[in-house]
Amino acid sequence: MKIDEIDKKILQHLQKDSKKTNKEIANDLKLSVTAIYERIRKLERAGVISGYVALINPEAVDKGFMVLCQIKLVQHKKDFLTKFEKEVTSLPEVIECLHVSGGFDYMLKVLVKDMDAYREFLVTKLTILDHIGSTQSIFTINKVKQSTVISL
Amino acid sequence: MKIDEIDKKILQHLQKDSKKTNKEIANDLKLSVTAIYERIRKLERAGVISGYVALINPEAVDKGFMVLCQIKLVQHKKDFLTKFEKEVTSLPEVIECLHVSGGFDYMLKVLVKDMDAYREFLVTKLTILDHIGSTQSIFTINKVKQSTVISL
DNA sequence: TATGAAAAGTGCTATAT
DNA sequence: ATATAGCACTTTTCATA
Repeated sequence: MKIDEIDKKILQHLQKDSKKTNKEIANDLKLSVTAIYERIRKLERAGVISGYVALINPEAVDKGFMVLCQIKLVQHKKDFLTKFEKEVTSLPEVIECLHVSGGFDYMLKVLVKDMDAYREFLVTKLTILDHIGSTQSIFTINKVKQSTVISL
Repeated sequence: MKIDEIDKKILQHLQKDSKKTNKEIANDLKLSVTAIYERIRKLERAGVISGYVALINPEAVDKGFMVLCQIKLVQHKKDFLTKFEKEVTSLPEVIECLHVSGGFDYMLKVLVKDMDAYREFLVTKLTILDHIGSTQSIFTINKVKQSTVISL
């Protein structure tokens, strides 16, 4: 769909805080509530807005230890990739899995409590998967910036 | 704060869909609407819930090209790190910046329209920053899994 | 802590321009 | 495409156990 400047401003509002009311957004953009309402509905139906979620503080729920895990597969046939992707997707500790270019095949983002929990995850859940060649773990020292906001 | 099983279930609901009403959650958990309401308020005030956001489809807003950029600094004195972190944080294309262990210092997640836009970003915004030693770009072939949901 | 009922505010629909 | 108005629903507050 075509997104104009008003749509962009609405998206900026909702990306920052989806609890903002139509009224507040309408006031800010000097439009009526229904105009805002209809535009948001359109953005939702077009799939521009894919959902509304609560973000939670990882530390508060004992998942403050973030590890990036680079994975090489032993083979690269399509069904190998597909099977690996299916299995890794089902692991709740893996909140992100990207198929990437470069010296390895996949980059995983893993959230666990601490190093012990990561070791446990690696040994009992990840390296037991079929077709895994090698893994390399990169530990997060500090989350300098983490945002869900896409600039428009 | 202490989080019990009911809180966890509430968080699971809200992480999936923050538009779910207190009534729906109350019905599911067989509690009153006010009980749910008060628990959510507590989770918000304690900072367990850090916010509510709308997620948008990157492709729909011409930001479908995701690049991971590994960065080495030339020096690692504290003020060098701090200055780099401050500058890189202000770039809207960078939605994530992690200080990491391993063969490089920082891992950036960059969202742009396409390869041309990335080249432009790299040349005009990133590599002009002070103290940058080297950069290595990893291109995303496929976003196999991308979630904001932390398993509890 | 949890409940139920009442008050205030928001979202949604229809109608109109 | 935007605005106004009325109804339904949700959130929020309060009294109570």
